[in-house]
Amino acid sequence: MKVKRERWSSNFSEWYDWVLSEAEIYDYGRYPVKGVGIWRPYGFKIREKLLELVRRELNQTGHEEVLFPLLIPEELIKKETEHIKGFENEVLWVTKGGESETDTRMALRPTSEVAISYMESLWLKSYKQLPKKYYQIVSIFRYETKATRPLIRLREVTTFKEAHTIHLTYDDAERQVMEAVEIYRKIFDMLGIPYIISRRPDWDKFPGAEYTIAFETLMPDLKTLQIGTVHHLGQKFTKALDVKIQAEDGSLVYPHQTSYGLSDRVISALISIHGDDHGPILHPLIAPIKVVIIPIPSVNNQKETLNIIEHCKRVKDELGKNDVDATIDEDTELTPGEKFYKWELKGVPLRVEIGPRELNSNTVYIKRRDTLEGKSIQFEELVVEVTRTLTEIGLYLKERGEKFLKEHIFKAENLEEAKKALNEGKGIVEVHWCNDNKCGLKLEEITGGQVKGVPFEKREVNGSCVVCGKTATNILRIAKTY
RNA sequence: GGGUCCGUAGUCUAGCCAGGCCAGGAUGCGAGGUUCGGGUCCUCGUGGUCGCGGGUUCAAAUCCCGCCGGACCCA
Repeated sequence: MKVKRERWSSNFSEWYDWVLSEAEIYDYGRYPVKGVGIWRPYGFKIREKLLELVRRELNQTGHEEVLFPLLIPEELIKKETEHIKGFENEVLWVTKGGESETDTRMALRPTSEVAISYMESLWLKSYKQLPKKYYQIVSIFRYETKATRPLIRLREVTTFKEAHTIHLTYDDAERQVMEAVEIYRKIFDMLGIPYIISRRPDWDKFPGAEYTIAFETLMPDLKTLQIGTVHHLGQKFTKALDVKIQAEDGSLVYPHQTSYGLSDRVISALISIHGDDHGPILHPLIAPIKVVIIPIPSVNNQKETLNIIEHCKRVKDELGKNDVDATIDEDTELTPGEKFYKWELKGVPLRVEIGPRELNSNTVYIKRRDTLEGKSIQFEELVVEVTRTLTEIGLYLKERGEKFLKEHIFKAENLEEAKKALNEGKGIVEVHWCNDNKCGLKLEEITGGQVKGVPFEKREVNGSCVVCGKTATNILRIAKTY
């Protein structure tokens, strides 16, 4: 029995809302404020698992967690003009305390570069203190005016994992950009989320940044979703906020910074990419429940049914002792069939079924959520088999995800082809480009897609720009985008 | 930035264009029975400020205006 991916792919928008709501992950659209949602207990646990993983990776690479205030005073946020211009229309302001005006207007942070730079100007005096790598996990606010989507386009992004680093030289900051890209690669690889990495075009980089590197994945409806960004900030913020460091030769210099972040979108990607018509398939690394045990009651034999429950408990304990989170669905109202659907919708990666057959042969029946393949194993093999199967599920999801992305990258030779590919939903389109911004913008205009940038990895280029026909120096990616 | 559509019970939805009957159904929930290895079936019961505010009318879920919220399309 193989689950279809029809609804998942052809009616993704509906599928996505259905999963978040029915699997009790995230309640969206009912709380009476636009663009905000509620993490329900099950979703909160998924989020927590992801945060553990991200924290571990950041801590291991020398990042230190901090927590900055939510409020940024107007004078501060206005110090970097290019930056504030980029956010101007999206900043939420706190202007009143009770009925009276506050003495200074305060922004709900849209991001924390200026706040952190300001404090760095007080903390950091010597080159000996550099580099520094901070991060925090916080809510950020943007007053989105267009259509909001749960976990994808929000007014409150609840799980922004933003890192901010500071370095003596441009090159050391650039080295940090590379490290950040590697960290994010590792995180997405672990979670089996497929991605492409692009250097954003100048007109679409982070406001105030020298350049921006972005991670993108492809959703089931073939729209790209930006799931991580890394910015080289150069000296923009250190100059604007007067962060000066004494160098080895005694001179005062402005250090260089980077910032990089992951948002709630990682979770939306995780849920969406590993899904099928029965719901999401949670990657074993972030599944709050790795194994659900479904007792199959005996027909007309109360005592045997009790023994079956006992057998279930032995299985749960045995798994628990080996660090595999398992739960038994002891509900007596639902039939086993209903429970199968319910837990598939919750995305639990592995199911154990225990009925009279298993009880009497001292076996357990295990069934994978991803392929719905099942098999009977001896009780003694339980831990080994379950652990191995969970690993296999992770690998399967990753492979399937990568295949899906690879199949939806289309190389177009000319404008017509590019436009057609985009409108026929082929996914991400790559074209030859002369490196002139004008041609990039024109490409957007003609094809109706959005330029995502040039591949981060060096590519051999052999062709001519699809817009102006001059010799191409690079590849440009274009796609329909969230 | 421009446009289109939608909001009815916890959830989904019919009714709206063409105003008038107790706002109909499905699902969920509760009780009882039957079943339980892929959504069993039956009976009974429960559930509604028709998004909010105003207007037109003898009469508004239905028509008009404003607001709030949600979805989609185009640039």
